[in-house]
Amino acid sequence: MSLRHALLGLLGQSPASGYDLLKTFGISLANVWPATQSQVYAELGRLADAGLVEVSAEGPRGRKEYAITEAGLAELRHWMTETDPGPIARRSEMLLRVFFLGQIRPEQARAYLRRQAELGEERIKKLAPLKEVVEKMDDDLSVYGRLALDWGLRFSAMQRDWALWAEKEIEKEIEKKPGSAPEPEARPE
Amino acid sequence: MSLRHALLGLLGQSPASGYDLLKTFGISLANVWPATQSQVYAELGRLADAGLVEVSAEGPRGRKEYAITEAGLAELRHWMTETDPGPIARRSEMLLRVFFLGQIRPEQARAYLRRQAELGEERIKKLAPLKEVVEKMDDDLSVYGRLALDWGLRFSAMQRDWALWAEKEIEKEIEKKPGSAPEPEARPE
DNA sequence: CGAAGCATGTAAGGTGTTACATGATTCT
DNA sequence: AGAATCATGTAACACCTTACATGCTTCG
Repeated sequence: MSLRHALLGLLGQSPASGYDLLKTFGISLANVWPATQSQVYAELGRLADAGLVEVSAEGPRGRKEYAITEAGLAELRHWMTETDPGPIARRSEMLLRVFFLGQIRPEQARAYLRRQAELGEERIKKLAPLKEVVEKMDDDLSVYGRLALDWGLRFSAMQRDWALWAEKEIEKEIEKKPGSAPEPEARPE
Repeated sequence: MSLRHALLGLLGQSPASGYDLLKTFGISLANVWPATQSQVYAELGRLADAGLVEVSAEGPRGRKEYAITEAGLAELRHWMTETDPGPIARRSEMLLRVFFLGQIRPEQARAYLRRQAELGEERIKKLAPLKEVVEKMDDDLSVYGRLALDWGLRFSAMQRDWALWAEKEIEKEIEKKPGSAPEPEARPE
């Protein structure tokens, strides 16, 4: 139930409307905790019912600005300091496929790993320029956004290096036992 | 819809019952694609309806052994070779908290990162001994299970190193502006 | 006035989790 | 005989995604 805490965290920094929050999810939190419009509005309603946030102002087009309450702050701090985050990367489609790499032709397996290395490299290129942008933002977001960004960079580099290494491992296997592979086989439909 | 492909992948290696598959999910796939009993039995039913697997044998206690069909093999290969895996680590509770680290006292933020470093270290210690176990397994699982295991080791090391670095960054901030922190504040209930 | 952007909400469908429920076989 | 293990299935609930639906306000 962490969308709840994501919203509390954002409202802990400053009051905002559902629309405002949605923009934040579209930018800074997109890679960490994506959320859709339906989800945000629904959860804001539940948070208000639970007394963790309250409508602090109403604007033009039915705009409702929410602010965190004392109870909400307490819940946020409790979550931050007294509960352990669940395991990271619980599911990885990428790794799932690795387990089945023996069921396609070795050249295809190699291509797969090569592609993963490329994706890592591309991601680095996409994230690197953000470093300067984040550094120009003020206070908290600058400091802590930078930490998160750095995690992304390190992760992508790890991914790339691992995939390149794995590709070489596959090459070794190909040399060991050449030609014990299933047929190409096209898919109908 | 990747539980479907996980099952196809396992059945691609050898026929098995729901019970057998569940054991595999409990062991080798636990960290990559966890699945519960309800899920597995339900999905096997759907796969059979779709003609991607079929009951190949029936045993004692109502045991039904499933085997992959030609259509299932085609679908598996299609998934493996022609579709891109979705983004890894889409949601990370761990990183979500990082964004809100400015809302707790700096010492608490430090403690959080320190804890993340420890978790990385612990995970390495837990995975390292498996390396030898995996190497003794036969064929495919040995080769490709090792790749996945290595990913886990690299990931955990990255996590640990990042957290240690981040902890130092926070320390720098503490020295810069001492004492601009919210109160401790206990949580009722 | 028309387009773009602001702003909120509901409904349907898929996936995942937890708990409940049942019964057969093997081993000691 | 009783315990452990094998083996399958259903139901309720929470969460996420996609799509549908509506209307106001600002700007050119």
